[in-house]
Amino acid sequence: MKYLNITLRHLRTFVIVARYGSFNKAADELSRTQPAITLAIKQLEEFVGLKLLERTTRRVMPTAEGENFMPVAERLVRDFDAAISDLKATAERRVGNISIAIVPSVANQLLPPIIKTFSNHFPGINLLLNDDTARAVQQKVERNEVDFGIGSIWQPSSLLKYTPLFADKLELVFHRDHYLSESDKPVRWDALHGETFLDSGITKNMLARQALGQSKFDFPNITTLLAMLRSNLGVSVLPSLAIPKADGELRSRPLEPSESRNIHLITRNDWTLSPAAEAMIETIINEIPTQIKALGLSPHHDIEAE
Amino acid sequence: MKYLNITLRHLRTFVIVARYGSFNKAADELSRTQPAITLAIKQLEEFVGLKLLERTTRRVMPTAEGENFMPVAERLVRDFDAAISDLKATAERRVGNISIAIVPSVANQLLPPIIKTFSNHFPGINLLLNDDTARAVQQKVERNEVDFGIGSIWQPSSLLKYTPLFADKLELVFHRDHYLSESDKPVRWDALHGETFLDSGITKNMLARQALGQSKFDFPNITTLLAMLRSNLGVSVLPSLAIPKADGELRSRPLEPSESRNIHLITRNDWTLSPAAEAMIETIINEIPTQIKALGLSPHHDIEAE
DNA sequence: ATAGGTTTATAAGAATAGATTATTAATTTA
DNA sequence: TAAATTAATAATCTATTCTTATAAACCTAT
Repeated sequence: MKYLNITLRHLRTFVIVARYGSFNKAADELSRTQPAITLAIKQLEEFVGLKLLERTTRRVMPTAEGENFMPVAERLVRDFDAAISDLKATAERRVGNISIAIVPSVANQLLPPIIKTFSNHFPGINLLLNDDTARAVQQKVERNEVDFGIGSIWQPSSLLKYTPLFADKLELVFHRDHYLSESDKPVRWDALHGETFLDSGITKNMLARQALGQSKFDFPNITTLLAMLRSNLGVSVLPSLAIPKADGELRSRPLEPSESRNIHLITRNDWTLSPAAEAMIETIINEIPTQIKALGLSPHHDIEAE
Repeated sequence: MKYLNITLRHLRTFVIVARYGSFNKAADELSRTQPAITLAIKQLEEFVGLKLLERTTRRVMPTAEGENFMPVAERLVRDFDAAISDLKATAERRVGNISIAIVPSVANQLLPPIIKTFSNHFPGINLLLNDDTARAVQQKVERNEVDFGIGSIWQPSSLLKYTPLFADKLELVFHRDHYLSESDKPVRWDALHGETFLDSGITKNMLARQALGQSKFDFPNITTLLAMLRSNLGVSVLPSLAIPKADGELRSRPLEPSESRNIHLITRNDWTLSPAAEAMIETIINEIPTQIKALGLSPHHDIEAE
């Protein structure tokens, strides 16, 4: 015994012995042998320089100091166990906080049923949803402001890891009174040359879009853009998820060649996700096939839009 | 690692590493080597199933869970240390309570300066003094109502341990008008046969006293007895400490053969004393020689009176 | 009183965990 | 790009903490 380190094990032993009034019973309870108990108590007593348990071969009872120390030791043991099991609860995904940055279309259309499934499964986990532009999503992940992001790739960053989730196919959107609504067949991109093109941020980086040249109108806010379309001011290209399907005034047609905005899970590649976040991601990946089927989206990632 | 036991050492290591943001600095602080720190953190993380510290070879910082756990772990470590050092403080006799049962003569004459010395030395310790008859002193020790007793031996008990402190020599006491006051030479016991003997409880068990036969007067209360003596009602035998030296009306002479009431420290032999009580006893044993010299008593234990 | 059973203490050996040294791999800084 | 710094790993050694076996103390019951 070069230098004795008193540990919680000593306190735990003391508490159990005092509680049972017996070294043997305590040994039993603690799944150790009686000499081990004797040693632990001896070490504790030697370390503090106090006799804590008065013992004959027949009876064990705390001394006055032992009596005073009992509740203290009990609390220490309890607190320690509680702290560790809290930590384990976190690890077991029973509690935690998740914050997600996500683009609005996905947040509104795809996520609600997934969140429902998730919170049924992990009722102790709190979720904070930040909906934002693809660019802001990426930045928030980079800055570690959120656990992970969901969105398209703004500017590929070596800090980030992108896991494809699904392809959000681009469609041409216009008013029902527009002449394009005469058919619902695919439209070729070059057919759009004569049209008034209402631009959204979403298609900014897309190759095919660039062929159309600079547009006169720019609507970074999708809601505004939709309002413009409802006024039949022009046509626009939007990912399927961003198009309100139940809107009686609007119509849409596929584009040719088919192009998609690919939605990714965005994480930092030098960072470990919290178990809660991992659980969320698992749920998302499991649920997505069901959801995209329900919404008529493609799980495939045909032509990459970036 | 068959079954890993998480100890406070792990938490302490975690706290220090998180605080310094470095395994090496923590190793330094904890007087261990860096691999030992690595191992401890690894064990903790494996046990709870959570990554607590995000580390590259260059930087160490807590994960979200680690961040949450920090204050918890800090408190656990702090509480543990505080509890142990409290316990040690008790052992170091800085705090505590002592109750003593003691016969009045010793309490009044001998103890006050000793208590003064003691409380200077251990200001944190509270003292409760029960003065009582020799019989009650013994009983209180037997029943564990007090930490220890000081008095003569009433009835030797195997439960108790008697440590002789000093001898309180018996003297013959009488009024200054009594004819015995003509001299101050020792008086033989058998010279008392014709005298009116006023009995106190104190001499009850003494051999020489028994030769005098039954007395007419019994005064268990010494104060009453002294009052009787002041009225010159008779003579009595009292231990030196019980005789008020400054009383102008009373005189005393030694007895022959000399006999003493031996004052003992009385403890239970199956019980460990609290450190505070031990400190008190130490002080008593150290101080008694000075005090008995000051009072002109004998440190020797000549003829035992029991 | 004494014998038997039950309890804690002690001793010696084995098993386990923990620490150290030496080295590697990764990353920042100059 | 090289040097320096840092954490991880591997191998070895040390020290602690068990267990088994035994002794000593104490109560209970015959």
